[in-house]
Amino acid sequence: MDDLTQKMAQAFDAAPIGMAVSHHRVLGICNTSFAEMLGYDRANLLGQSFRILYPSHAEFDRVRDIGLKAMEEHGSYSDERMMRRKDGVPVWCRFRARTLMPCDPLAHLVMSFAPIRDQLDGAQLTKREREVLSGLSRGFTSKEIGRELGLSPRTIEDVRARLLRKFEVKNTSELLSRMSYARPTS
Amino acid sequence: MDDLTQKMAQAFDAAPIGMAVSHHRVLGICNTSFAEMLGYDRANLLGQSFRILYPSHAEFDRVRDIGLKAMEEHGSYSDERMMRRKDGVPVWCRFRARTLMPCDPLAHLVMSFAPIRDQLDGAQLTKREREVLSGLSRGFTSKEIGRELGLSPRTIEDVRARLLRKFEVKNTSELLSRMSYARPTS
DNA sequence: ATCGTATACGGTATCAATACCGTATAACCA
DNA sequence: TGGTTATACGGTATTGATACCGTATACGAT
Repeated sequence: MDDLTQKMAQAFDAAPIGMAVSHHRVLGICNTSFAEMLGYDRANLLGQSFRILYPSHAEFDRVRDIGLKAMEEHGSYSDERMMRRKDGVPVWCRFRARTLMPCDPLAHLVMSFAPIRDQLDGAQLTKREREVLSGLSRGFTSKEIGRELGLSPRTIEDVRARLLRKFEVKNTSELLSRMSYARPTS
Repeated sequence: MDDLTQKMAQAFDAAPIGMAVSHHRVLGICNTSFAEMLGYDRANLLGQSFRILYPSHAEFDRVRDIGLKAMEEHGSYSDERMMRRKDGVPVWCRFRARTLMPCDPLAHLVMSFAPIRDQLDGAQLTKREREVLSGLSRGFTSKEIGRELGLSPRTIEDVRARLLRKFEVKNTSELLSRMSYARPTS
């Protein structure tokens, strides 16, 4: 047994980011982080269709196509997408994929999945918390967010304090560096 | 030769994200993405100190300590940091690490590196700006960052103000939400 | 040689953020 | 039915952030 091969396999398994290999949308192998992120035992995941890892069949169909062209051209693709944990809770992920067969990209895919929010997932944020977070990420003050939402600045400060407690961070800067949120795009 | 092991090794190598394993800050193995991201041939990278992958010796020393406590407690650590390509061009990365030896975290580290943004579009960051940004993303105040770097808090405020001007943002919150997890270029 | 920029530091003034104190309602859950 | 949480708002006190004023050195480019 090749020593280097064994080390690479160990690194794959212990990687600090979720990783998986699929063949025509069926999971071939995955690492510990991947199974943990989605709340499964790895053994129960192998050989399964990726369908169970997406919120709906429509979503499963949608994500099949969106990266195909990029992978045929560049061999790789990346986006942000919603995955579904075993308990049904959605997880917002940075998704990256590389195909080993550009002529038929889905035939052999290596993927990485990085949860965008470390401690908590999107579903556990209330509507208000998401609204306030959106304002904060656009650099608005509590006063400005209050105006935008028709609330007292004092209430915004309450929501803010709740966010800091939930994510166990010291201040808004640390909060925002820990997550990506609706950014005016481009 | 175990077939599964071979598949995992192949997945490690072909991963769409930079991955590496280090022992006491010396590169054990890495994958193709990692070498490509930093502009090296993989063969020339193996066995090298991570020193050459950071912009300066001071930076190399600095990043050694900042995740140690988290890794001793949780086994993993994540931040955003600047790496240096072979041609000297800085690369801003999402960094994640998991230690396989929590009592001596640096003894065996598995890391992933995801480039956050090209420096092509934005302004280039100076060493000081990187140091200050690192402190800000960890939620430190100007006073605390000043202590960490052995500078007056007043100087940190200067650097901070320069960052806000460079990126044309209103405040630190907006700055950090722009720096983290920017969308893939294209 | 001058211009621009980064670095580094001092002061002051103002506004924002954070952490407490308090009250109150509504929803949900065991 | 009581316990918990989210919502919403008020006050106060302290610290932090930001924006100006100023000086000074160093360095690279035109």
